Amino acid sequence: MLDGRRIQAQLLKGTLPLLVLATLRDGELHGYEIVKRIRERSSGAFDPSEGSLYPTLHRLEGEGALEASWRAGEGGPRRRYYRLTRGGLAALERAEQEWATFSGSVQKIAFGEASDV
Amino acid sequence: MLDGRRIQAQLLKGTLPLLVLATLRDGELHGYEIVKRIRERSSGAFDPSEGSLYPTLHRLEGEGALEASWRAGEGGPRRRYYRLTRGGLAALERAEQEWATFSGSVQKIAFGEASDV
DNA sequence: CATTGTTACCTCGGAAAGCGAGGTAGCCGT
DNA sequence: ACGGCTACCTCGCTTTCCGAGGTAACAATG
Repeated sequence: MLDGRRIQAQLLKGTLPLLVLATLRDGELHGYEIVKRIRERSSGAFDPSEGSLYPTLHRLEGEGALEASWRAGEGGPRRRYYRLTRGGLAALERAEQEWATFSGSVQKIAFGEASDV
Repeated sequence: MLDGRRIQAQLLKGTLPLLVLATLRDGELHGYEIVKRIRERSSGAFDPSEGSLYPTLHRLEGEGALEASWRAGEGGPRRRYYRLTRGGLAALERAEQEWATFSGSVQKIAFGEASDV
C-alpha cells in the first residue's frame, strides 16, 4: 500500500512531457539525471520508469522540442544529453498553460473554488 | 487545433472518478446530468464522453463507492440515479488528497513553487 | 396503431501512454 | 577475465479514454 505518497500511473498520463521539458529548463541533462531530479523535486511522488521516460524523450526529440548529443561518459558508459530547443521552450509554455487550465478546472469541480494560478 | 480551451484526453486520465464523486456530493444525479454539470463547471474544458462516463460509473458502483437505482422517467426513458455511499465519501476524500499531492508536485516542478493546498 | 424523434443508457474496438522485465555496452575493481 | 555498476533502449501488457453504434421507453403525428 502506498498511503497517498505515491501517485498512481493513470494520473501521470500526459504530464510527463511537461515534467521533462520543465526539468530541462535547468540546462543540458541526460536521462538518468532527469528522472533523478523529477523524483527529488516531487519528494518521491513521481518516479517515472525508464520504460516511459526514454520513449517520451524520443518523442519530444522527434517533434523538435529537444536536441540531443552523445557524449563519452567519465567513468561509465556514454550518455545522451538533451537540451531544449527554441521550439521546445514554446512547447513548454504551451504545456504550462494547458496544465494551468486543466488543474484549475479540476480544482473548481473537486473543491468548489477557482485556483488563482 | 484547440487553443488551450479543450483539454487533451491523456491529461484527463485518472481524474474522472474524482470529478464524478465530487459532482455527486450535490446529491443524487443520473448520468446525463453528471456530464452536464462537469461540462458547465469546467467552462467546457471537460466534456467526458458517454464511452468513458458509463464504464466509470459502473466501476465505482462495483467498488461500492456508489449506489444506484432505476427510476421511471417523467416524459422520457427510465433513468439511473447514483448517490455516494459512505465508502464513496471516503474514496472522494482520498481522491482529493491524491489530487492535491499530484497537483502540488507538478506545480513544484513546472513552476518551481510549492502550491499551498 | 405504425412511424418517427428524443432522451438516456450501454457496449465494443481502437489508440495513447505508463510500467516492468529484459537486453546491450562500456568501464571499474579484484 | 569476471562480476558489478551505470546508462540507454525495446517489447508486451494494462488501463482508460474516445467515437460509433445499438437498445428501450415515451411523445407526437398521420
